[in-house]
Amino acid sequence: MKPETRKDEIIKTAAKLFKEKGYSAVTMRDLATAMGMKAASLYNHISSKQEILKEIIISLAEEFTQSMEVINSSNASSLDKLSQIIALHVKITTNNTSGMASLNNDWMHLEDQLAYYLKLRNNYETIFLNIIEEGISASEIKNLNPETIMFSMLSTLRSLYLWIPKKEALNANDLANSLSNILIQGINK
Amino acid sequence: MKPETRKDEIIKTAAKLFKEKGYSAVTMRDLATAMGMKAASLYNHISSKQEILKEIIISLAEEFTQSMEVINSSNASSLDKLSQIIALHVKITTNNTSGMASLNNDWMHLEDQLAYYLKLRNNYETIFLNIIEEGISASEIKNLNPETIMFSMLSTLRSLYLWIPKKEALNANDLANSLSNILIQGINK
DNA sequence: GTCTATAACACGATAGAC
DNA sequence: GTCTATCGTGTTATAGAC
Repeated sequence: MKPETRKDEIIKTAAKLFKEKGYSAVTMRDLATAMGMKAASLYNHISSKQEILKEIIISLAEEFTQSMEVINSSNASSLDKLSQIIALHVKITTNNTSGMASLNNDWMHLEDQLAYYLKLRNNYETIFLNIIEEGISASEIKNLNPETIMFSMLSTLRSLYLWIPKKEALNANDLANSLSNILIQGINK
Repeated sequence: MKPETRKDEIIKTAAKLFKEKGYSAVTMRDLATAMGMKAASLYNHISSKQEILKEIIISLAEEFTQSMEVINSSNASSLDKLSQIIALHVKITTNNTSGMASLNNDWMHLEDQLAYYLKLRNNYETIFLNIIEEGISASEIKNLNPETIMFSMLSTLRSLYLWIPKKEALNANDLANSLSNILIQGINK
């Protein structure tokens, strides 16, 4: 394990603050106070506020894209792949709740990396949609609008960061299983 | 129909901008430019930036709470009530997509009205949860964790503002029906 | 009702001492 | 590596002319 650098600490603290108020509403003075230092001292570790946002978002987006490609390239059934995607979101969100808030809510404040982020997100959603469409073709999944299905699933998965912190009791496996059940089987008895 | 005042126009334009960048990142100069005037002129119609946010969010939150109480006080089945809640979200979001973005993402920037907003939201979620619990007791709904069910449904409903603008083709009724189907019946064939 | 001008302050970031 | 001091700019909001 590599030890956590001061830069990592700053990024982690920043993500927590961004989660509460959003990137734009958090000042470098806020961040410095939370770190127990003065704002000017932050710049010995990071080059700009923008760099912090980039570090938080791009690493997560790359992790999602990479894992999605692994899941998709297996020969599991479409429903299995969807369950794996659900487990992926639960795992990443459990490990980095604050970062997921920034990924969801502050991506539009990326400057240099905005186009790259959008490319990754688009790629992710394209694969997701393909999996659903293949499931429909294979008669595993109901013949409903694939985009509506994806929207519904992704909405829930992208909101996990709001909810996981309130439910520490549940472990990641149980949660992934419950969600697979609800999202795939429905709630009607 | 009451004619749209200049103040209404400003609030509507502000909501659009808040949707794109968030409350904190939108300046009064941005808003003025979008309105075709200078920032100082805005203050002839509104008293502060904060007032604009309050108008957007509180009116929507009150509309949700009021409608939720009507739905809950009927003697419909729990599943029927859930379908009505879904239709409610689709209707309100269709009529005010931008406002829904602020309701979801900028409520924490409310100042004087924050406690009131939280009270309304809490009340809404309590009723929602009761309906699900009653449905489980009545064996209409699967015996899964009620909070997980609510979380999953609410995540989708609260994300509608992101998705409805891209799908103008679908009308509100069709969308509400599709979503009821997916969220209640599941996607497994 | 819109404008120009500006007050009063907060912002991100840098310079240079220690 | 952290500090104090500060630069240059952007921020909400007001004053007062038209």
